This record gives sequence, C-alpha cells and structure tokens, in this order.
Amino acid sequence: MPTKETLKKGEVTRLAIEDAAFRLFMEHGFHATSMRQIADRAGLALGGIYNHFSSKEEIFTAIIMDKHPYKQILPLILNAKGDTVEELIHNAAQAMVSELGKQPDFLKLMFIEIVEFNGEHVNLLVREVAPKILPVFEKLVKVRKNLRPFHPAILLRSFLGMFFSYYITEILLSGSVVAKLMPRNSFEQFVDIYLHGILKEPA
Amino acid sequence: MPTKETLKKGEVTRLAIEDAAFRLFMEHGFHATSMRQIADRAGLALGGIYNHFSSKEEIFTAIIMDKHPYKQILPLILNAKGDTVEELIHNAAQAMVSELGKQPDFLKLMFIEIVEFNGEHVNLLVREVAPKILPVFEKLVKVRKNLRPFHPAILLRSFLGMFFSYYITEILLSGSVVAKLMPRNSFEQFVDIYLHGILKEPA
DNA sequence: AAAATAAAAACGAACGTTCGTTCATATTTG
DNA sequence: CAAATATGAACGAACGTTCGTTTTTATTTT
Repeated sequence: MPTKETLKKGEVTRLAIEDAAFRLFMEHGFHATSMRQIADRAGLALGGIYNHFSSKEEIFTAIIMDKHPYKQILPLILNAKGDTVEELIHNAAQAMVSELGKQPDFLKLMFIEIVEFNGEHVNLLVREVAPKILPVFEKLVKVRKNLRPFHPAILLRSFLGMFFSYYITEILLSGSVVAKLMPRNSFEQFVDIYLHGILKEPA
Repeated sequence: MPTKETLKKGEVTRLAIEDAAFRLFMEHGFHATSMRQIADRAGLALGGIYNHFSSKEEIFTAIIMDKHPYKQILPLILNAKGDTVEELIHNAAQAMVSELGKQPDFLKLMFIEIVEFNGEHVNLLVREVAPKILPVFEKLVKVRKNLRPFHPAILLRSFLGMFFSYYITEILLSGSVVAKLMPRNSFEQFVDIYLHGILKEPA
C-alpha cells in the first residue's frame, strides 16, 4: 500500500522530523530544543535523525526553506485586485493574513533567526523578496489618485510593519488587561487605521 | 577614594555582570550564552556570579527590569502636551522615539522574550504598565472630538505597534533596496500614517 | 590611626546532568 | 540480498550550579 503521494519511507520520516523540530523550535527556540526531544516527538530513536540530517542546524535550515510562506504570499500580493486603494490594500492584507493564518508561526521563525542566528538568512530573503513587492507600491502611487503622497518604500514598510505590529502586540499583550479589552475584529481595525488613520478629519 | 556614586563593591560587580550578560544575550540569545562567558566578560570567576544572582534566569529578569526604558518613557507619554490630537500623539511619539533611540537594543530583548520565554516576563511588565497608559487613551477618546470611534485598547496597541513596526522593518530591511530608497524623516511619516492613514479622502 | 573581627565577595575545582554526535548492530525496505 | 533505515548505548564536551576555601571589604574595638 503506497502513501497517497507515493513517498519513500525515508521521505516520510524526514518530514516527520522536520515537523516535530519546527513545532519544538516554535515553543522553545532553537538552542533550548534538544535532539532527544525532536526524536521523541518525531517517533524515532535519537540516532535515527542522523540518517536524514547531518546536524541540528541543518534541520533548522531545511525548515526555513520549506516552511517559509513567502512563496505562497508573494503572488497573493502581486495579484490582489480592487477598484479603489481601500479594496486593493484590504484584499492584499486579507489574503496575506489568511495565508499567515495558516502558518502564523512563520513570524516567530523570523524572530528565532534574529535572536539566535543574527538574522543571516532573513537579510538574504528580504533582498530577494523586496524588489518584487516594491514595484507594486510604486505602481500604486502612480495609478491611484486618492493616495497621499508617500514614498513607495514607506508604504511597503508600513504595510509589512502592520503585520509585525499586530503579531508582536498579540504575543506581548496576551493575558494582560489590554488583551481582555481587545475587540474581536482587531486586525480589521489595524488595516482600517493603516488606511484612514485614527483621526476623523483629513489633514 | 569613593566611587562617584559611592557604590559598594558588590553593587559594582553586580552591574558589571548585568551589563556583560546583557551584551551577550543581545549577541547570541539567552540559551546560547553560558555563565562562563558572562563571568569572563564581567571579569570575575564563574562561582562569583552566584554571590549576586541565584540563577542565570534571574540575571535575565534583572536585565528586563533594569534595562527596559519604560520608566523613562512612561512619564513622557503621561506628560505629553498638545492642543490637538495630532500634536499630542506627535509629541508623545517623538518623546518615545528619542528615548528608544538611546536604547535600541531593548527591542531585541523583547524578541528574546518572545522566542525563548514565550513572553513570560514581559507579561508581568505589561500588566504593570498597561493600566497606567490605558487611561491616557481612554481620556483621549472621551475628550477629543475629532477621533474616530476606536476602542482605547486598539489605539494603545496600534500606537505601540507603530514603534515595533518601525524598528523591526528597520532591522529587517537594513541594507536592502528598500532601505536605500527610504526617506530621511521616515518615522515622522509612520506617525503621519498612524494619524491620518495612507488615503487622501476620509472614510 | 591601628588592630581586630565579622561579613561580603572572589575563587576555581568538582558535581551531576544534559547536550550533539557517533557507532556497532539490528531490522526493514526495495 | 544489498541498501537504507532504526536502534540505543556510549562518548567527550559543555552546561548550570554547588562547595570549601581564600581574599577582600566594611565595621568595630582599641
């Protein structure tokens, strides 16, 4: 009986290891996760890991490459539709959030990179991705009339920042008084503030 | 010859340990930093640390409490003046940014918290600080007429998020194409977007 | 001032544990 | 029946912490 994707046995355990390691890294970070924990959760013996990965760090590298959702997210932003800027930004943010929602931990992966590896891979990643997204905001500035005259780089950066800001405050404020007061649709309101600001009157 | 602040010898080494640990944590994170490294950089023997701290984690906790600039920042926000909401937010943000500028590493401290401690220590901090800042935004909602009807918690969270967003993208995008395009007064524009949004027309 | 004394701090070897990795061996797979 | 994979004991290194001891500091007594 072959697997539904006809994976070899080795591929299956390799993915099991990756998945177990990914979840453990999310919980405790890289250095606080042991190979024994990974082996346990992946359901194989300690030594068995080394039939599939030559070191602990190689597992992390594989995760960075495989689990990072930018390949799914990038086309969503590039293809976002909308007659008005509101619709466009809203749809792009919506698509991005729903994709991030499937893998919300990817941001934490970035933080692990920053904290435990000084962001070596992230810089490379950004340098690869940024030139692809930037034109979207440049076009936005040119085409849309009701957009205030911000530099495209600022628009991109604050767009990305909106997600980081949302996610970080989500973690940091969880369990606090602020979190208890937080309305349900709080991300919607983040997008709203990004679009319209907190003030009633325009500048 | 007494020290300029007449500190006891013990206080001096305690601070030396804290400072050495702080810098090492910034470089490698918490778990990848060893007590021996801390002792070396602080210039004392391994065992000596335990005359001042009862565990490695206690050093981290002390750092969170001592190095966190909220003690300097909180009064700046509480005392921010302004006849309009624009002025008020602008002045508060300005004061906060200039204070954060003096200790930019504190954000990395927050990342270590998120990655290696799941925000345990920060929760305590937030629970202490939030009840003090929240009323500022509650009052803002009540008193100022030109404010859109957001929940105070949302206003606070997106206000804080503005800084995280600014600094994270600063770190992540540094050296990239985006950074080269970035205007000088980019933080000013973050505040601007927070206040007025990216659109010309109001909702 | 000087000497005596108790408290604080510094020291570094040693402890028990856990770490990542290796290895000889057994089992499963194609 | 070879090749791939699984096993868990074993290895040396490194970890956080403890301990008995020595040295330094601060205070009190001469």
